[in-house]
Amino acid sequence: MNEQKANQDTRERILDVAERLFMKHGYEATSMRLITSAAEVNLAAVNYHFGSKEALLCEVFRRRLSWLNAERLRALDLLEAEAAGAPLKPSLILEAFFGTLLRMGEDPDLGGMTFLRLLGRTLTEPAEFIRTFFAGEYAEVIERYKQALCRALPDVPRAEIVWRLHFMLGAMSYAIAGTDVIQVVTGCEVGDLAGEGDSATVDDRVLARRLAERLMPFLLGGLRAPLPHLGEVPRDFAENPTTARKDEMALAT
Amino acid sequence: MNEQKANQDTRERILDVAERLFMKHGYEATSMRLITSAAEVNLAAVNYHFGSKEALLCEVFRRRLSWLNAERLRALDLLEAEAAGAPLKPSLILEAFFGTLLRMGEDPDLGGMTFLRLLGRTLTEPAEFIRTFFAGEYAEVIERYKQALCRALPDVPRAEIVWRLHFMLGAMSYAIAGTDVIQVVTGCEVGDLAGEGDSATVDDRVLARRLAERLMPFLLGGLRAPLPHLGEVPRDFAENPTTARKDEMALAT
DNA sequence: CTACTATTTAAACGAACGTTTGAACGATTT
DNA sequence: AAATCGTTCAAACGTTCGTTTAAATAGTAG
Repeated sequence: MNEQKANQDTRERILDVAERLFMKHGYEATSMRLITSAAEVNLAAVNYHFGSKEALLCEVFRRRLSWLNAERLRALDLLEAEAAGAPLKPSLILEAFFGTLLRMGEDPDLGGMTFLRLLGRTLTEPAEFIRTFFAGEYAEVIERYKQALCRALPDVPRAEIVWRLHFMLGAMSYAIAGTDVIQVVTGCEVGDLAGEGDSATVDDRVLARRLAERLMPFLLGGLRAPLPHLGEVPRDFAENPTTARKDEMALAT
Repeated sequence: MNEQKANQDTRERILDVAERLFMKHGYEATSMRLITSAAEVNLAAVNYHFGSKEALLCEVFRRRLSWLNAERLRALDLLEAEAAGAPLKPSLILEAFFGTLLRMGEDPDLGGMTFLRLLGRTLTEPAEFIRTFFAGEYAEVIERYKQALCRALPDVPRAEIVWRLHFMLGAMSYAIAGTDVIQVVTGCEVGDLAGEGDSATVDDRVLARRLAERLMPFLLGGLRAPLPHLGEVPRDFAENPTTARKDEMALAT
């Protein structure tokens, strides 16, 4: 028992510490020695348990994202079952997608705001192995929610919905990252920046709640904003068949 | 002539290359040797001309941001002069703030989409020297626009405007970063990812235009969304009559 | 030409990086 | 008791990092 428990402890202690340090310093700026010394394990433990530093980062995310995206799919399944074939209200779709994530920020067992901040900061990392990993983790859930939004907003062109899903993800990602210049300029008026205080878990729960309360109306307002009137219509984006082809491609999968 | 031109060439060649490589790989993952070899200058040239790697990154941004934020202030001054004391329309404020930036993406002389992508990816960097630098560069322009928005939306609590400015900045930052999982999942449906193709400058102009056309309505819709009804009223946002102002909020422009 | 300043150059600095190694450890099984 | 397995450990691997140095190379002015 002690043997297996010790293994679990080492693995999870590394994951917890890595999650926090990757959030605080970023992936590249966080050394293996910093992680292992903070986790009080041997330097070789990471390579033994995870294989490499890259694999460690992926495992840090897999631990949270597999649960998150499964929960998102479950929530969407539930909504669609209740709707019995009818299109869903956009607000319910956004609540299922963004609310599920934001609620993780209130639960330290699910990573809390530490994970949310890490996610927001890592989503814009240009490293290819990270992008490839995220693409795989998000493929199904993005496709499902895109379809749901298209059904919910039948009068909005599919390409426009993709753009707005893009913008909504950005507003959320940036907000949870918590590195905003506004926060720095205004002295953390919105909420505490990523700190290392001991009472951070308590404040984080309040912050996560407030963030969700403010963000959801904003996202819904943006999603349902009037469609843009396109100035000079680009030649490859008029009502020509190429756009329809792209849309069908997005519909597939 | 050759002498001064050579100096200018070295400095600017380093800045141009650094801008592109920092965008492509991120700050930490871009080594001095990668920069100097790509710029065809000696390894010591960066430390000679800029002092350090950190100072180089700051100079890469200062070159663009000083122009951008000065232009933003000039645009706001112009709007306020025209209004002659009356509150500005939110759409004009957003156009001045975000439109000025997005138009840089169409002009390669101002950095083009390369700089926009770099900016979007760096705004979520946790390194303190970056955050401090951005705070200084943005302090004045953020304060001015915040005041303008507060005057434009007198019925909206100031804290709520700060939140939404925060969200708008996030949607834009993430969109220009161009590392979105949606793009990866859907095969770059929205726009080309950060590539290194030779014809990137032409496509980038189209991309910047489209991005602006789609983003501005989204931001405006989010800014003017109905105020949230707060679940359990936080202590610093209680007893406010703002929940009754949902309709006015949506009506304002 | 000479003296001076600015820039470029090759070479090296010490430090830190991610990873690997082979022995040692501890508990379970044979 | 001996063997086996999963895990931990100290130590070292070779590489790369940002930075520094001092000599060499212009270009300008006296």
